Amino acid sequence: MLGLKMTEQRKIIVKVLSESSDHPDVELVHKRASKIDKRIGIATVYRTIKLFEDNNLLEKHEFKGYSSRYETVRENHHHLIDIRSGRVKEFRNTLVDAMQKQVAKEMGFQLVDYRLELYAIPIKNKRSKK
Amino acid sequence: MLGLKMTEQRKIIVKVLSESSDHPDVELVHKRASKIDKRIGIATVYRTIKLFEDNNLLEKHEFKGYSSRYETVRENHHHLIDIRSGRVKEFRNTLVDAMQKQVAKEMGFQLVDYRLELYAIPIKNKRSKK
DNA sequence: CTAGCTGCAAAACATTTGCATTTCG
DNA sequence: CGAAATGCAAATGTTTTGCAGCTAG
Repeated sequence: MLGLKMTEQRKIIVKVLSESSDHPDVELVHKRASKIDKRIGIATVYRTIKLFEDNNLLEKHEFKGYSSRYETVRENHHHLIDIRSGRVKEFRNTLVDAMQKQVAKEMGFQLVDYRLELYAIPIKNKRSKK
Repeated sequence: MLGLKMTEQRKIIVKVLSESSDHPDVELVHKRASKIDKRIGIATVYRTIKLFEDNNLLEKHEFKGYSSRYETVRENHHHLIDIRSGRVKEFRNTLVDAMQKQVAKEMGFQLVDYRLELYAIPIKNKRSKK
């Protein structure tokens, strides 16, 4: 479309990303891509991911204590990070969404984006697997 | 107290931090400290800030697009970042606070900490300076 | 054919660390 | 005096970039 070439490397990176639901970082994407084709340089992964990010295909997350992690852009949602394992759960809360917009407005600002992340530990709890 | 020495450098860094309400990053703290005494290495600023952070005297913020910024620990509040200027405003919303705890609980987690940041642009608005 | 990509290695940042020296208590 | 702290420079970890060669369209 924009003079973008569908190279072998990009195909592989797209495949890896679309099959990863665990918010991998660049290194992990590179590792997974390499498993498919050994000849992928990490610089290419960085460049491709940045490219996707700039085109709003990927979202970048910088969780406290981790290197930048990515996920394909989807409907608006937030993250709960299990600080024991680094695993990420997603949730949504439209009421909170609305509130933020209002808070900004009251301060004389127009909300462009917002970040909401919960850092938590699992409740050792038994049967209440929800 | 903990075998901590009150060195000349630390005194200066404390002074700079206590007089800064703009969430400066390490480089800026170093710059301000240097203005008071030329002989402060940036490594010392890093070490001192890390030290304060570990002792819960300073809070570290990693706003999108900025290097780590700090502020002295105070009552719980959140940040609205003016993405035009990098300036930070603070606000509080206990209702949202309570909500997050509840969200985590419903997902089977105990909330340890959470991050809420609004990225916004000022409304060019006139007289409603609030 | 050639603009756009790639790999590699070097550069760029931000932050940390080893070490010899200085300083607080 | 001796543990702790400092400055400097080198080492890290992560991400970016210059460049010569490689490919998709």
